[in-house]
Amino acid sequence: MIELLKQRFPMLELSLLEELAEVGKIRHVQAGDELIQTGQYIRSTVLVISGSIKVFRESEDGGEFLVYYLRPGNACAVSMICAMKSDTSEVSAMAIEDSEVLLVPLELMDSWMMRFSSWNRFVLGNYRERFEELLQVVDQIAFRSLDERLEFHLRRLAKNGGSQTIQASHQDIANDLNSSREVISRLLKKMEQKGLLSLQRNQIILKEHFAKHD
Amino acid sequence: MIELLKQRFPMLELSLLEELAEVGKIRHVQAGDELIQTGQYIRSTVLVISGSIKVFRESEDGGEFLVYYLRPGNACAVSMICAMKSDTSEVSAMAIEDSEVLLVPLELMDSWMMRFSSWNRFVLGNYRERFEELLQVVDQIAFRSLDERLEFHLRRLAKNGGSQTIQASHQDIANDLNSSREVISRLLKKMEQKGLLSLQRNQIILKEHFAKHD
DNA sequence: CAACTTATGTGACTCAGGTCATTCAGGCCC
DNA sequence: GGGCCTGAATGACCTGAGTCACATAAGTTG
Repeated sequence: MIELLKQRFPMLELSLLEELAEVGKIRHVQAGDELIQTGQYIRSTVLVISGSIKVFRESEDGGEFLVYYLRPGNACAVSMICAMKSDTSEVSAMAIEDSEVLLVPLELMDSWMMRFSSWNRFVLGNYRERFEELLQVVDQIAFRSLDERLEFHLRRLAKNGGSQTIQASHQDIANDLNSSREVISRLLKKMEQKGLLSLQRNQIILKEHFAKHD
Repeated sequence: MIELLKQRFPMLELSLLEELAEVGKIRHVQAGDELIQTGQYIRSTVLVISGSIKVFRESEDGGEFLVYYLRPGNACAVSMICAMKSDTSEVSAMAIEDSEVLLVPLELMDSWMMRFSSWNRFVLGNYRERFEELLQVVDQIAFRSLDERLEFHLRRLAKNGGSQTIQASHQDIANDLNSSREVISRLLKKMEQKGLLSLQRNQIILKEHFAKHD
């Protein structure tokens, strides 16, 4: 256990890792499981050990919108933020692969913040990264048209999955972008005709030159 | 000076305030002055003492988009974030009233974080608030139509200005929402016809029931 | 008050993107 | 093979919102 943590969170000092191993609880989740739902009370900070988690915002009327992905070594900034005022979550999180996460009771965070400088840096670093990603998302929806956003999202999916082949239906992608299936289908078809990718059922294969472009 | 700081930042411990007074530099800016521009190198963290600062994101092609306002007692989360990796700014900031800000060299932040628990809480609290505001902004542009966003923004302007009378041209508002003047004019006119507000040159007066509604 | 400058009002047109209806194709099970 | 289900393709249509062009109004200055 301590070895695993050491490997995933090399930026944290040893004494902290030991404490983490002691008080943290590992939770295994399967692809599709919801970790946190909007409005749910948050009791723990979440550190991702393996797998991949997507964090998204939901609207009252069923729409959803992808905010960012969490990968091993990341922590959920939102959970840490809510931790501070022990509030309810403003986003939902769902595993997109089978994953393991470490739950840390949030009452410990305050003292760790002062005791472990590596924890301090870790938390702030995570805030920073999530904040920047969130700013990027704002950029996208504020300034970009849907086809540009789709491109961006495909690259993000490929990067997150570590492969140029994306396993997802058009519907899934439409959901992430809060758009509709037909529109995404049309845009994808256009991109296929341009030779940027090729389409299969439930699967999109990005061409080299497209995937690398940015 | 120390008295002023004590008044604006009562959440910070006295020894920290003394140090702040010593190393911080006060800068006076006039309404319309740009404090930070996108891409500029950041050397200091910014604490707002008086006035009102707007923080916004710019696109390559001239568009801009309001992210949030900073009021006295707030700190610029972005500047603290960039501080960590001493990077360039990803947003711009402009004074919307004559304002005073306190500039703190960012190399001090790291040590303060460990030495002063009040600073630690202050920084994290600021992150949290900005993060939540940013999430709200994402919500707005992802799920809301322009008329709803306009309503939201008018309420925000009124709240920020501390008055139901908003001093701004339609063009200003269009800029904040990354929209166009004509469209905003049309929507405002509709809202006036509905009795939600009344329009004057360079000035919008919200009716009680509208301003309070949320 | 005449000349200007800046803010606002309005109609006509365009277009991206959402919605609806329907058809088609791939995979799967009996 | 014949149903059956889910995912994908496609055309018709609609609407919100951006753009263009121009008309007015409201201040400002000399």
